[in-house]
Amino acid sequence: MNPEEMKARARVMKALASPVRLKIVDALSRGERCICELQPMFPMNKSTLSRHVAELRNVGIVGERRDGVRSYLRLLTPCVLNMFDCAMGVIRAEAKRQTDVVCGGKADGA
Amino acid sequence: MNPEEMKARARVMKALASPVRLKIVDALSRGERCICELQPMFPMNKSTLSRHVAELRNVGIVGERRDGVRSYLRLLTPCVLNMFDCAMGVIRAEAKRQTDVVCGGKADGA
DNA sequence: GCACTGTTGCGCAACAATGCAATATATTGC
DNA sequence: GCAATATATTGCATTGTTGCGCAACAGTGC
Repeated sequence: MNPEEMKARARVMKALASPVRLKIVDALSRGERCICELQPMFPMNKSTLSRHVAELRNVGIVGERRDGVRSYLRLLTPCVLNMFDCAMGVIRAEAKRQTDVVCGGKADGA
Repeated sequence: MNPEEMKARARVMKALASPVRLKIVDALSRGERCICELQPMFPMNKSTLSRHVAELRNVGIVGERRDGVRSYLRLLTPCVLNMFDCAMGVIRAEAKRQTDVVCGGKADGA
C-alpha cells in the first residue's frame, strides 16, 4: 500500500482527532453555520476556533461560502458522519470488554 | 451532544491519525499477525512499533491473543476499514477541487 | 542459562493547542 | 472618500503532547 496514500488518510483522520473539531462537524451536520454562530458554543478564543475550522477546511472536510462579512461553513463530505457510528461501535465494544473483565469475564466469579 | 462522547470519539480517531498505525490496521485487515511479523514492514525501532500497537489496543481497535512467545494481533472492529473509503473520498474531492481552481474553476480561463 | 518477543523508563526534538495583539476584508454611515 | 464596526485570519510566545531511539526489563520456551 502506497505510503503517500497512508499519509493523506492520516491527515484526514487527524483533522477529526479533536473533540473541538468533532463538535464543529456535529454542528455543521445540522446545516450551514458561520463561525460567529459557532463561537458561542466554544469557550475559547475566536482565533483558536478559527484555526480549528481552518484545519477542517485544509483537508477538504468543510467548505465555505462568503456572504458579505460572514463566511458560512458546510460539510463537503457528509460521509464523515458515518465514521462516528463506527467510532461509537469501537467505544461500546471496548466498554463492554472492560465490563466483562471486571464483572466475571470467563465466569470464574469467586 | 455530550462532551465526554466527543472526547471518546476523538480518542478513536486519534489512534487512526498516523500513517504507521493506518499501515498496521491495513496489514491486520488481511488477517492476524504478530508484531514480529509486522516489524520488517516498519523501518523503526521495535519499541516505537510496540507503542503504536499499544495505542490501537488501548482504544479497542485491535486485540491480541498470546501464543507462546508471540502475541497475535487482529482487528476487533473491522468497520474502521470503511472509514478509509470515506477518507479517500475526502482526499479525492479535495484533489479535484484543487485541479478545478488551477485549471479553470468558473471557466474564467485567461 | 540463553534466545526470542514484546514492553517500559528516559530524554530529546518536533509538533499541536491556546491566548493576545495586530491585521485583513466587507459593510455601513457620514 | 473615510472612519467606525463586524467578521475572520495571522504572527508570536507559551505550554503541553507525541514520536522516536536507546537501554533496561519482563514473559515464554528450549
